[in-house]
Amino acid sequence: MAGTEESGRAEAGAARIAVLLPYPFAGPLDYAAPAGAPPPGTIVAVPLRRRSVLGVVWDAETGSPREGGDAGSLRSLGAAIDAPPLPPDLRRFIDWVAAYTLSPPGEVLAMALRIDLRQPPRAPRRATEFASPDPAHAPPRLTADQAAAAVALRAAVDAKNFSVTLLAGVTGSGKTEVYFEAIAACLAAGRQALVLLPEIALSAQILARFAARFGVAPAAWHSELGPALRRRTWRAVAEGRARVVVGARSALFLPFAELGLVIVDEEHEGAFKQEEGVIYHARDMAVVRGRLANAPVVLVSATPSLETLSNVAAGRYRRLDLPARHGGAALPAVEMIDLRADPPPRGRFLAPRLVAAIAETLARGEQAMLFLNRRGYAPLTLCRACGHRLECPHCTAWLVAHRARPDFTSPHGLICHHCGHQTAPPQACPACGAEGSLVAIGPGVERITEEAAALFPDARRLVMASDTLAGAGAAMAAAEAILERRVDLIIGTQIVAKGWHFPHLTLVGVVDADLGLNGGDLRCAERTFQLLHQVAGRAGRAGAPGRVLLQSFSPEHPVMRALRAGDPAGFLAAETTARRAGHWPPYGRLAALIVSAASAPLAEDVARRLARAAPAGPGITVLGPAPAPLTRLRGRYRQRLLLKVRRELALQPLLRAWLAAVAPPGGVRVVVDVDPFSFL
DNA sequence: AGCACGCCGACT
DNA sequence: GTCGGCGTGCTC
Repeated sequence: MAGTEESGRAEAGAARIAVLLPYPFAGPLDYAAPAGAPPPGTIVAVPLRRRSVLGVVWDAETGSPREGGDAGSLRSLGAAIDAPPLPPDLRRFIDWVAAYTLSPPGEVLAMALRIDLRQPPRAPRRATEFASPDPAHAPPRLTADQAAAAVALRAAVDAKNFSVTLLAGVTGSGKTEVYFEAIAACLAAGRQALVLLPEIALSAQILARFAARFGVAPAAWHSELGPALRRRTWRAVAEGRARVVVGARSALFLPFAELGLVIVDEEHEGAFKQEEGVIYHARDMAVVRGRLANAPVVLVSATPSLETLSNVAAGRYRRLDLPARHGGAALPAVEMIDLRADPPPRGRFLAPRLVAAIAETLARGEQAMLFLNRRGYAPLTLCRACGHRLECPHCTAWLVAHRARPDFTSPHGLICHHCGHQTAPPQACPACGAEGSLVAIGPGVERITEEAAALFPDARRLVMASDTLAGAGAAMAAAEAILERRVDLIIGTQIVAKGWHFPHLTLVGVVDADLGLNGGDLRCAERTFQLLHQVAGRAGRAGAPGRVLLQSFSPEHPVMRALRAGDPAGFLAAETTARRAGHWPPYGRLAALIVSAASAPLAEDVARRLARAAPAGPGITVLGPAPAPLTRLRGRYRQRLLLKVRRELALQPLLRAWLAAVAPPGGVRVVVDVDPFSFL
């Protein structure tokens, strides 16, 4: 009976304590604390069935008392863990994110506890670990515009209260140096700073620039950290020893002891949207984190999102502009290549004018870049005999042909970019049995590389795509090779669009500028504009003027016109008008429901039931159900509904009531995506 | 998340 | 006749 006694019921009169466990339960569980209640935030071991698990003592008001039970029927709290408690602002943030995204709070807590807390702190610590960055190490020489913006940001930091500032400025205008000054002010004030980046591939350059400015590298936080470094970093952040953290979106959930500044670099980036598990937008949540920590937030972008611009227009955010390119470099000239009038030769994808421009650039000893936002060799494999298209067996998607991927046993293969399914290319058409009839249709970066190799055999080529550059180390090595001029021609997917600094790159060719305009979703024009503007910004930085050539079948499209004219404002004004008229974000609120099931009729049935129970009223619109753009994904059939409400209405109460009214049968999942970014 | 309980196929 | 598949359900 010893076992029952150990995890046994508490004596009557013991305190009732709410403990949040890092699992997707509906809320905190209640335990009895017979020997004095540990304060909220304490990390404790608690019995759960016949296991012992770790949880966090939660604030009483958020826990719902268990029905009918008194403290005597509860199990007893275990021992507190030797770890710093979760700070109150982080606990409030976890509750806020859970309520906003309609996620179980424990699932949000799990993001804050992604370390092995049972491992005791390792002693002795290396002395150099998490050394304090020195704000006076190497102060930059700033232009007048930069200095003015830096003064404003320093003032926001020194005010020690919540504010949001948009730091806008074209590529090369020196935004990073300016927000580094905000970090310097934060360090001088004795508080911690967080810098969020959309992806880790970008962090290498920022870490190096940070080290040059502050004497030491900041702490890094991303999914590739090993368990030991992860644990040490978490503790160092909690104990205030790590003063600056540069990280991916999950760094938002670190237990900062005294957060004094949050910076979101490339705030318009879609990569800030987490699409699985707890579905949240890290830029929006960063603003909430700053508000709850009473810390200023700085959003940084050359092409700010419409959401952020509308918050500036409404007076909710302040705006700082850096108008000029640093060092006097001119913005690149953007030219269109009309593919209808000036097509590439048959079977090729680079128009003669683009080929000529590359040849001239290489002849001058400068670097050129070809941008195509599509991995692999060809997006479609087609049977010439019967027209059959090779599709993924699990998804509504074509299989993408890849060649020479290192992880293939054979050099050629077909991959589904949505579920990862791989097969060897069939010898005969699976539909009609014709031999040798399968042909690759359309280009991917690998095919462009092949074409470039034939046209410029002497040029040293580098392919930059997420599958050829695994991890931050490979991206850093690639960036170094480019900086050191060991590369002449870069061929890349959107990974090359990010904040790289390539001073010898003077020509950017966009192979298919229209790609991304046909998605049919809310943000496709905005996203295409931001992406192409960003890519164009890679050309011409230090002294040498840049040139950008966009290959397009619709050069008169507003996005192309805005890019050619260098007129973001005009494009944004038109986009804003359309969004406002339709009450689309940011002038309305959206939530998507994705119903998925193993069979199409089952998903359709639940989607129809949801439609019948849909909320109604003034300012409320429900669209759908309709098959999701990717109707079948990983073997599951998917239907979508979209709830659109006026901005002044809150989505969450409507969603909660809606979901409560429809109980999906077993095997059917209903996922809620508040503020959907992509519509797949 | 884990770890139980619960109803339908191939085995000592 | 049992061992075991992982589908649903609960954990204070």
